[in-house]
Amino acid sequence: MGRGKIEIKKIENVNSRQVTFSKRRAGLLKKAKELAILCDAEVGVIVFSSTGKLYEFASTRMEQILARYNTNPESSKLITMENKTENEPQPQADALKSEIAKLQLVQRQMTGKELGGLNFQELQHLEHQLHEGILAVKDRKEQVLLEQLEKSKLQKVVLENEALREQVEEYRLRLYRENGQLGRKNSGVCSSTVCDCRSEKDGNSDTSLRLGLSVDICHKRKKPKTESTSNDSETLTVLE
Amino acid sequence: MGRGKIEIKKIENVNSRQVTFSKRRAGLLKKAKELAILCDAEVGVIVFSSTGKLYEFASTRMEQILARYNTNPESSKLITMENKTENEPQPQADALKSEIAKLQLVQRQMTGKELGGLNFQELQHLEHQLHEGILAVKDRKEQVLLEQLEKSKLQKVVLENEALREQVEEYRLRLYRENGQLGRKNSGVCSSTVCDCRSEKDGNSDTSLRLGLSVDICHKRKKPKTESTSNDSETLTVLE
DNA sequence: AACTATTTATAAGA
DNA sequence: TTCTTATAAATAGTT
Repeated sequence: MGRGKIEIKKIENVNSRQVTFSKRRAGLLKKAKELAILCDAEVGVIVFSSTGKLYEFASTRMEQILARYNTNPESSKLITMENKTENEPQPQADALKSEIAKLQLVQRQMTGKELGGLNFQELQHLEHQLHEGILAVKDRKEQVLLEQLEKSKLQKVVLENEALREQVEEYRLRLYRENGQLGRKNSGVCSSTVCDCRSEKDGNSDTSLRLGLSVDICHKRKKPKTESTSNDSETLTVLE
Repeated sequence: MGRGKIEIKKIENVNSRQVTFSKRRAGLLKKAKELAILCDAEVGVIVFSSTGKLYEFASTRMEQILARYNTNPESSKLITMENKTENEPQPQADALKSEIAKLQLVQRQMTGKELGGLNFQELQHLEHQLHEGILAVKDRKEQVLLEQLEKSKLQKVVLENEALREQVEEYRLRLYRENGQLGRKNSGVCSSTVCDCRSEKDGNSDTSLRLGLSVDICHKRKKPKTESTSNDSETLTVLE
């Protein structure tokens, strides 16, 4: 469907392959979505470009789809449960190992090692990535400092508050001693004011702390969106 | 694409939904296959009909695709390996998975994601690490470019060499024709001279060539000049 | 299942 | 990359 008919075989020209990939990938994902909607089907599509970049579509959570797939007897999964444990040299383990090796290589490259295998364009991309990383880290650093500052400010205020309160109490007592009942009026006003402060904020040394934490949490969760759908896995990843 | 346009929403008529599902499912899987072949991509498609039947396409082993997906830091989900039935939960696989999860986390952090769990000092360290990485990448980029330059320079010189040799031969022949035996002596000298010249100076045109290249380099480097502060990346990026 | 009239997707080119 | 356009493909509704 284009200016000319094409044969379905690997496109050798790298550039036009890339262009075709973009177009057809978009088309595929669109079709997948339409199928899911029109026919009320559960659809998952995973695409890795020849350069390794991942694209995906999932009509519901991909995890759910994969889980359903893995437990489906019709799935093309060949490995049956008859593993004699020792016999099978688990292909899964092999896959995992090679994945680890890949990740480790990337990591080494990100720290400037083993760059020999990369061409100029790839190096350029890597540099860009690192640069982005640095910017994000700087932002985060700033945020951390601001939070700390805010916290220490609050603490100061709270401490000051305590001191003032003691002072007030002291004065109140002194007045009470010196003037007997007269001090009452003053003390009443003061006391109530102080109390208000406390009730709102006394839970406060605690509240302030909680506020700080909340902010923190918000940041951590920014990425893993906050949908009603319970999602433990995402939370778990933050672990470590 | 049919007799009429349709809205993309669930088809209520069960029968036509079933028909459409069959047609579009076939279309989707075909498209997936074409994408994989044309663009040398790794593609996996999983479809569950509304009645629960499974259909799939995988350009390579589905397991492999899912494993790759599960270990991809870009994937929308994180580490959820297929649980091989309720069999032995291989301890080795678990260890590998957690290793992968760790690597993925580090990788995400190095690209500026999920920095929430790091304190200031750790952020500082990360920034430093990234900085080191960038420097190394810049170095490598420069080296790659220099190598390329050297290569192209050599090629040019070699080509020019050819041209010169032809020229010499031409002159030699002409002299030979005009002066008879006399040309011979010259030719001998010339020939040897040519070699010497090249390495020294007759290479007039040769020298100019080299100068030309040097100048070229200068030009390329001049543009980004701006400040004295060395910044190789900018210089280099102009190339290629 | 087949058959078309149409809509979509997309190959090529700008 | 994005847009445009001619043409190939997919497919909605029909037979």
